[in-house]
Amino acid sequence: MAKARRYSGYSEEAVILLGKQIKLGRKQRQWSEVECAERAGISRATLQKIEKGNLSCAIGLVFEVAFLTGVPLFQSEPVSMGGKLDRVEDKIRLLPDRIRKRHKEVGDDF
Amino acid sequence: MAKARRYSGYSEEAVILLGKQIKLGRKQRQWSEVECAERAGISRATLQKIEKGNLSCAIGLVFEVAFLTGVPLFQSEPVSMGGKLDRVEDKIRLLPDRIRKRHKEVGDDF
DNA sequence: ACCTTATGGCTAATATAATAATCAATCTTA
DNA sequence: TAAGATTGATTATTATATTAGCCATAAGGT
Repeated sequence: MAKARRYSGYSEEAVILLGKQIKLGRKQRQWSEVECAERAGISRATLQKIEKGNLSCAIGLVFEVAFLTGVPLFQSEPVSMGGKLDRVEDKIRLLPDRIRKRHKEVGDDF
Repeated sequence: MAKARRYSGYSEEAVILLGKQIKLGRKQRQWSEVECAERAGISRATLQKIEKGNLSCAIGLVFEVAFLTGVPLFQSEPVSMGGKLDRVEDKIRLLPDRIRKRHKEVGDDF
């Protein structure tokens, strides 16, 4: 392992929140990791890092997935990040842990 | 050169806007590129890419600089990105193109 | 006008992100 | 309960981000 670089808690929280919101948006769209990664043109491994809040992912890839999953970027109020994080986690908990591809098309493309 | 990957205009605009806001914040603090890069613990070359809106910079580095320069992350309304961009550019134009380090301390640290 | 310094651009190195592939565990549907 | 699919995690390989250093240009202070 190499020397891990230091980040502020602010950056860490922001990226983690973003990743959680992406995960939530993906699940709300009922996209599996594979399907979401294909739509974004990235690998499943990278999508997993993004949803986990990995700080070294390319910002373009992260924003691209955020866009596809309907996560709005930027936040006028830099406060209350913790509260938002809790609410997102709550919503994730209400959805199934795994998502299966629907056999009959329901027209969720576009 | 390798095959450049495709990004949505949304992602491109978002990263560019973020970079411009960072540049504005840096100038408002009267930090040169070198000083800002040192504070963030990154190279000047990377800071330049960030301020230019390079999509392949690590999101953690971008957020770190955004934090240091006082740029709020996330935006509740995904609209009006173009208007925001114009306003930021206007503000940049009002400031000097180059910033020289003050010889006498004026206590802007912290 | 001069002198110092910030900025923009480029290069080569090296550090590391992104990928594809695989495996085990577990959840959902039938 | 069985079958099939999703998720989580790890690996080796390839692609590329990050860095340090340099140069030329131009801007600001004196």
